[in-house]
Amino acid sequence: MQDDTSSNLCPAPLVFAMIGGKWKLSILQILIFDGTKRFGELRKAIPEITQTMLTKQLRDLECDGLVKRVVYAEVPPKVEYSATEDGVGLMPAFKEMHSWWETRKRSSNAP
Amino acid sequence: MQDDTSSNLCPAPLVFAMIGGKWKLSILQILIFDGTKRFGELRKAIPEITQTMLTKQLRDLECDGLVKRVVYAEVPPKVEYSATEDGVGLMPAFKEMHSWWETRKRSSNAP
DNA sequence: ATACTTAAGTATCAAAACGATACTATTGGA
DNA sequence: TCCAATAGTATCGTTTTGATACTTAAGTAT
Repeated sequence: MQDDTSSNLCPAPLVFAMIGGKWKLSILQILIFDGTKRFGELRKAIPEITQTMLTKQLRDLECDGLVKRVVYAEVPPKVEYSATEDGVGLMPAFKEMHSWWETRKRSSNAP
Repeated sequence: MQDDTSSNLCPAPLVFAMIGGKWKLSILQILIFDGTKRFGELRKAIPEITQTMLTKQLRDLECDGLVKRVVYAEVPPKVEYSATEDGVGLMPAFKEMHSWWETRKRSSNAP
């Protein structure tokens, strides 16, 4: 009984729409493993992303329920982002990706 | 000893450049779980992708060593694509994503 | 009072990625 | 001679993303 066909894992397009794209995985990784971050901290953590894009990607992730946004009524502004419970659920997937990378490195060049 | 920080999993940008983008995960999923496919079969399996994009994404994946391309000297042309050993190594990550999706579904609406 | 500072944005325009459509190459068969 | 089939490439328009500058509001220094 061979159950490993892509049609059985099917939600690919839906999942990949949520976490695909150029920046979402990076943002999620930080929020999942490092916890709550302010907007400016995320910006420093992902220096290549522009402010405009970071804002947009965070809004998308918020819409999909993977990230939570908390605004403090202060001046200058303070906004904190964190992974929701749902978002944190992706941690094992990230760990698999990481170990894949490690294995890959090990077999190509001798470290 | 808390080892779960994003800086420890760090290769994020590298990994995400390889598998990020709009189509790569979908293509990989099919080749990893369903095995070898001809160009036209992939096209049918991902109806929303254009021929141009499919060609481009396959070339990118080939460059990164995740996909293997075999051309047969026939007319009409026959080209087969499959996941390399490296590519197949991503299978556990895909399985984690799938089970994340299932859990998520289960907790939101009662099936 | 006036001007300056800070953090988290928004506005605007240029560049890159992506999509739609049409075209090419090859050769065995009608 | 012309057509069918498959895997592309070429061209052009649209959508996403990137670079840069501007905005907002309250405290602080002048």
